Amino acid sequence: MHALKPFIEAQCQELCGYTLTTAVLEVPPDPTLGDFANKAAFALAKQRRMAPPKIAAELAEQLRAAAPEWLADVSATGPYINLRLSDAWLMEQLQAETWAGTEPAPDSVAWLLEYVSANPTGPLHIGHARWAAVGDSLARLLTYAGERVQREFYVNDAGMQVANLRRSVDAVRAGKPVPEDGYHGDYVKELAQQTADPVGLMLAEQRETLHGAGVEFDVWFSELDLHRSGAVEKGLERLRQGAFTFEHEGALWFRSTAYGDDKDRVLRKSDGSLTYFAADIAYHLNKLERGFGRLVNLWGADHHGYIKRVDAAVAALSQSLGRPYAPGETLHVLLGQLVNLFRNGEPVRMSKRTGDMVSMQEVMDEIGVDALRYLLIRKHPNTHMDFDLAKAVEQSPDNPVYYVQYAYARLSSILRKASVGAIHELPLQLPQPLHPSERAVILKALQWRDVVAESAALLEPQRICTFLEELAVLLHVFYHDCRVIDEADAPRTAFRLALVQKWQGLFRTGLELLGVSAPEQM
RNA sequence: GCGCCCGUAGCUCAGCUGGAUAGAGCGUUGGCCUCCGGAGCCAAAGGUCGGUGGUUCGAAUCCACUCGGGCGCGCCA
Repeated sequence: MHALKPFIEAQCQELCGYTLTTAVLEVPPDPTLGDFANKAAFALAKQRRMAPPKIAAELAEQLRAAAPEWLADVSATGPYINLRLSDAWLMEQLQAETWAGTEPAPDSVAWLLEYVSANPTGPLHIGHARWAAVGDSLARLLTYAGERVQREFYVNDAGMQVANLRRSVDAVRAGKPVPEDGYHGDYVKELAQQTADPVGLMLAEQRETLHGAGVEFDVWFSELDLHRSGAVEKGLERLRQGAFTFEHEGALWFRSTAYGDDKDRVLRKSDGSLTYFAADIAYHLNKLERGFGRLVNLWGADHHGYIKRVDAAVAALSQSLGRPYAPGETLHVLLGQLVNLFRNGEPVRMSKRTGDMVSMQEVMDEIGVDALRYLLIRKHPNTHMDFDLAKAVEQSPDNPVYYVQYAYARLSSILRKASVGAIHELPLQLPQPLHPSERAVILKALQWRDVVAESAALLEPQRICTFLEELAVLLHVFYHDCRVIDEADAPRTAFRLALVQKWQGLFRTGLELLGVSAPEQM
C-alpha cells in the first residue's frame, strides 16, 4: 500500500501540469471543506505572477475537467484547492490494505539503534524506562517501515563505576562501612548477600526488568571486550595514522575541533591510562566496521555535552574508512529528558528498596507494562516530563492507553457478538452512501501509511500514539452513531462488520509497534 | 561566563518541517443508557502560543535578543 498524500500530490501535479518539490497537502480545518487541501497556489504565485486565489480557481477547474476516479469533488476556496475523495476509491484502497509492514530493500542501509546502555551499577530507573520504551518502539517502527535494524545495549563493564560497585559490595560483605564515594542503596546490601560478582548480578537484573517490559536487544555489547580484544588500541592507532591526533603534555589528544567540537579531547592520559572516550571511539569504529550506515543513540539529556566529540569521532573514522558521512545522519543522537515522578501531584523520590530512586521495576509492578510503555512513548522524548503514578494506574480516559485499548476491545466485542471470527474475509461492498462518522474513520485509517512514513523519517514514535488516539476518537463516535449489527439490514451489517475487521487490524498493528497489548476485552 | 533542551487552556500535552477561526484529554458546567461494552457520546466555558523585535503575502512554527525552568561545560565515567 502506498501513502495517501504523495499519491494525491503526484496526481494533482500531473493533471494540472505543474511541478513542486515541497509537500503541499494538508487537512482543512473544517471537514465540510474537503478531505484534503492543496496549497500549491501559494508556491506557484511567484513563478506565474498571479494571485493565489486565481491560480487555485484555475487548477480546480483543470482537476474537475480531468475527473480522475479518485476525486469526488473539488472546489477552490480562496487560495486553497479543497479535494474530496470518492467513496468508491476510498473503499478500494481500504480493501487492498492489510496493514502489513514493508519488506526491506536488499541494498538498504543498516541501522544500529543503541539505547538504555545503563551502567551495571544499580537498578534501572524511570529515565531508563523512557529510553527503553522509545528505543524499542522506534526499532519496531523502523523495521515496519522497511528498514534493517539492530538493537544494541552497550554494557559499561569496564572502568571506575563497576570497580566502585565491587568495592562497595566487598565492604558490606566484610562487615565494613561502604566508602564515602561508593554506592549506598539498599540493593548493595542485597548484592552482598550473594556470592556472585555484583556487576554480573546487576546486569542480569537489568536484563530481567527490560525483558519484563518487552524490550529485547540483539546484542549486549561489552566495553570490557573492547579493551581485552585490543580494539581500543586499534581505534587509537587508526586515528593516529589518519593524523587526527597529537601529543601534548604527555597525553594523546584527538583533534575533535577539526570536526566541530568545542575543544580537543584526551584519549590517553599522561599516566598512560585510557579515557572513557577512547573506548567509545573503538565502539563506534566497531559499529561502522560491522557495516552499519545509520547510527542512532538514545542518551539522557545530561550527556548532551558529549555529542559533539562522538560525532567528531564518527566523522573522522568514516573518513578514515572511506565511508560516507552526513552530519546528523550517520550518527543521530536522540536526547531524552529526565522524567519527574509524582504521585497525586506530590514528587516521589525516595524508595524503600534502593534508598535512592524509584526503580523501573517498581513502577512497572505498580502501573503495568502497557501504561508504562504507552505513557513514556507518547511524549516527544526531548521534552521534560511529569509522570504521575496515580494517574498512570487509573483506568480512565485521563489515561490515553485505556482509551485506545478500549476502542480495540469494543471492535473485538462487536465481532464476538456477530461471531464472524470464522469468516476469513468479508467483502467490502458499499451498500449505500457512507455515514459521515463511518467515512471519517475510513479516511483516517487510510492515512496510516503517511503517519508511519513521517514518524519513521523523523524518528518520532510518539506520532503513532497521537494517530491511534485520533483514530480512537473517531471510532467511538462511529460506535455511538452507527449500529453495526442490524438483523433488518443484512447487506449493511456485512459491510460494517467488514469495516470493523479492518479497523481492528489497524489498532492491533499500531499497538504492536508500541509494544502495548491489544486486549479483546477489558 | 559559554553551550544544549524545554516554555501552547487551571493541569498533562498535540500541532502534519511557514498557511484557513491554535486542538485533544483531564478538571468545571449542562445534556444522552427500551440500543453491538456509558471505561462511551454531545454541548458550553476556558488562550495576547513566556516576552520583545525581525524575515514573509502569511509565524505557535524560521532568525535575533530577553525572561523563567532543566542540564552540561575534567588528562571523570
